[in-house]
Amino acid sequence: MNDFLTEMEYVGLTSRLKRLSDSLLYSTKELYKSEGLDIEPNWNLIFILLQENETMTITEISETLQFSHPAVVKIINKMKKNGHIETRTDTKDKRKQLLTLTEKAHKQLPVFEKYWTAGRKTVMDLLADSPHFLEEFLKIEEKLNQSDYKDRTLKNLKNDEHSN
Amino acid sequence: MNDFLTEMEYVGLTSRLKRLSDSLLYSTKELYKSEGLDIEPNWNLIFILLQENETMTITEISETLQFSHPAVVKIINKMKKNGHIETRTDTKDKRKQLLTLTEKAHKQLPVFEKYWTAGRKTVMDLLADSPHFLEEFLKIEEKLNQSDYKDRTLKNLKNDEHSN
DNA sequence: CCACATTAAGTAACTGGTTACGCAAATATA
DNA sequence: TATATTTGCGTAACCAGTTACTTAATGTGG
Repeated sequence: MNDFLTEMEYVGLTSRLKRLSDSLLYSTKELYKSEGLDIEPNWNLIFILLQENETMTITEISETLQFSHPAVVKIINKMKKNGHIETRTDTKDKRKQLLTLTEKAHKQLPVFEKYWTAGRKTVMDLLADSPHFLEEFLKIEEKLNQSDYKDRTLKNLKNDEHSN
Repeated sequence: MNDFLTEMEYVGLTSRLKRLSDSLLYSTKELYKSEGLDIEPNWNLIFILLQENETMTITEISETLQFSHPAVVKIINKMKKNGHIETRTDTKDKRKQLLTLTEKAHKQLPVFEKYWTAGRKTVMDLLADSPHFLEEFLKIEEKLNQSDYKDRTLKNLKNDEHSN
């Protein structure tokens, strides 16, 4: 294979994460497009959430997914335009938009689910020879949750200065 | 922690990869900004390549990093604007732009390197409790290199149909 | 030697994220 | 009860990537 970023070890990892994440994203979009499906990556998550909960608000979804709320707004707007989601204003709290799946969405779900199941299978296959991956990936996320890349790096810098 | 995407297991992984990759990216940018450094994420890779090779072309870099060539064009344009890179046209092949580090770049390198070393340390720390991570991550990349997400998922779909 | 194919690099339009800001509604406080 | 704070969500501007297209230079086969 002989990949430069891999040879860089720790230095190349963040770029490899981006590269992998992008490649999955674009490949998923291409899949849906080539199959003529009117959905996009991440929509499966919204579908799952709105099946579980009937109605949710933008803020609830953004907290659940740990995405910024403008990101969720964008996704939801697209899903509304495609007729998969409808909104109504909460009568008790007029700031809140209550989101629900439309009839159309429920009708199309079985078809979508075939693709999502196949995609899930793909990820399983990709991870088949990597039995520690999910567990170790979680550890990294948890570490970064406690102290992010910037803070950790600044601390390393300071320690390094002191040791001179 | 109780993270929805984590609970989704295989289904949530691609979004978690994006989330992690983004968080590292933005945190790195913030680090450079807060320290008043006039560099951006990924530039370290270009610096390393141009120290090793003296001159390279856009295409060579994009092949080495496995980024699309427009991505490299954008990075290089920024580095040129910041005075870190200069270009001259190859006399043998006037399509090629030969890239080299400027005097200014060489002068600032030692400062940058302090930060890059600290960042490398951060990644090492993040991976400290995940001894199989790099190895298993590579396996995933290699699998996707042989057949991408779309093709694998389409194949899974077909198999599934046949088994019914 | 000329027509055609390939290659290098630049540009445009788009994508899914982000932060920063603003506004209106709800809540807390003096 | 009036005022200050917080909350929900929408919008703008940005960011680092992508694909698709263009142009110019080079390489190649009849």
